[in-house]
Amino acid sequence: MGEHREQGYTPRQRAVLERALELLVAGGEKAVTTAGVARAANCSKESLYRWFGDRDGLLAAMIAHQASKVRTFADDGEPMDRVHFRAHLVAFARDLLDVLSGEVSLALNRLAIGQASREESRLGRLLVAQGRRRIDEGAIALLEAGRRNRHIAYDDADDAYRTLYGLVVRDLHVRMLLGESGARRHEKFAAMAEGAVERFFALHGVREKERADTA
Amino acid sequence: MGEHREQGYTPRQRAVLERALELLVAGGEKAVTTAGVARAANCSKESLYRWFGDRDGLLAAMIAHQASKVRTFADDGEPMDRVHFRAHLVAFARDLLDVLSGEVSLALNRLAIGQASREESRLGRLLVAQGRRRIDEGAIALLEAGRRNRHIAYDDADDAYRTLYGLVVRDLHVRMLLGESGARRHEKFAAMAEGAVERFFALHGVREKERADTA
DNA sequence: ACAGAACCGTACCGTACGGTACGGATAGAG
DNA sequence: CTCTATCCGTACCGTACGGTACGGTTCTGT
Repeated sequence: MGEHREQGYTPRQRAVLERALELLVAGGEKAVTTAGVARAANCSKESLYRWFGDRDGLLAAMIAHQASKVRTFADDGEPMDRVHFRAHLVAFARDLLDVLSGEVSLALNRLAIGQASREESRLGRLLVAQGRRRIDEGAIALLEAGRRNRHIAYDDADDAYRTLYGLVVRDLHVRMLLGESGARRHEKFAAMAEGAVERFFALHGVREKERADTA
Repeated sequence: MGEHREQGYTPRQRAVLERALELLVAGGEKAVTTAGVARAANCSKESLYRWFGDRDGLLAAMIAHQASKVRTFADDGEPMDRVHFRAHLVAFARDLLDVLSGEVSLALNRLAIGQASREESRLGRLLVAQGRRRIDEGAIALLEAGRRNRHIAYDDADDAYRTLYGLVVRDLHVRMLLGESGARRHEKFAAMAEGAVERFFALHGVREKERADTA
């Protein structure tokens, strides 16, 4: 068969998932009906069921498909001066805010949260595992690099990362999930990222003289 | 009419809302059917529609009903020493974690988030306005009292509060909403509250000598 | 005691959706 | 050219739910 699938799904199937995501963003979970997706994507319901099993399989496929678009920090082991490390942190904070405030991200998180009550939250675990986990690991790698270069200090990397996350996101994610329009002030994200990193250094930063002492 | 309504709803109606909340906690939004609520509460669907208008009205009433059970810090204007202020902060942090991790709270937040896509997120705004807002105001009053007594310092009370919130909650709320079972480690909340307040003082605390200087 | 309102339980209606089946079109394999 | 597999479009089925109607019962105010 000549179908060249890049990520587990054929191009045709990915196109269908894209249309399904558009429906989800526009109208929430209830807008993602099998008939609606088939009509929007110009495919038959029969094909949907052959490709994704059932409606839940389709929803899971939408999450898996979207999760295959996350970039992350790669630790190259090279030394990094304080200015660059700080810039990396600010960039991470800004990226995080951008990702969390994205329409598709919000729609998928709403979907997974809405399903969390029943069926032991399959979609929630899928979303965390495929989306969030990779972001977390990239950020922790960044923190480890910062500690190795004596820019910051902490005992528990995971704990430090969660503190950074809290300082950056605060209650913004939930407010956006709840639909509070004022929360998505995209133009304020840069200042928010700066402030968060500033506070993070106040908690975990190593002063230059101390850095020399412990080096 | 002899019906003594305490909070906008008669006792009978509140009992019905309680049963509806149980259904919501047990099975999510889809479990809250008009027939199901009527059966569980031993009332007729006709009464449900007379009391709450339609299904959305019932959901809104559930939120309003639940929101009428929030205690908050009341600022009495009296001086407060540092130990007591710190204890108040830790108690607030612990209360916040307890509230957010409560089954009913999680279920209602999931409900409001699930509806946030369509109908301009009525329930979301209702939940924020009736539930969260009061918690926020109580906490900000507490912070103001702490600043008045020179225990902490900040420029923007709202900004300082959001920092505190982020340090306390981090990404815990969203993880719980997604159904991550490991997130609801109830027994760790005390330590988390302590740590968060510790960090908050590191950012906004006023040292005793500085306190004397500026007094 | 009586009238009227509120209420319960059940039955009923229309609709929308998940899932299946089928006929016809298309395209690649031999 | 023919056979076969995939696919589209539509029609179809069963169910579940939101909302309404109605008869019978209990409660309330006078």
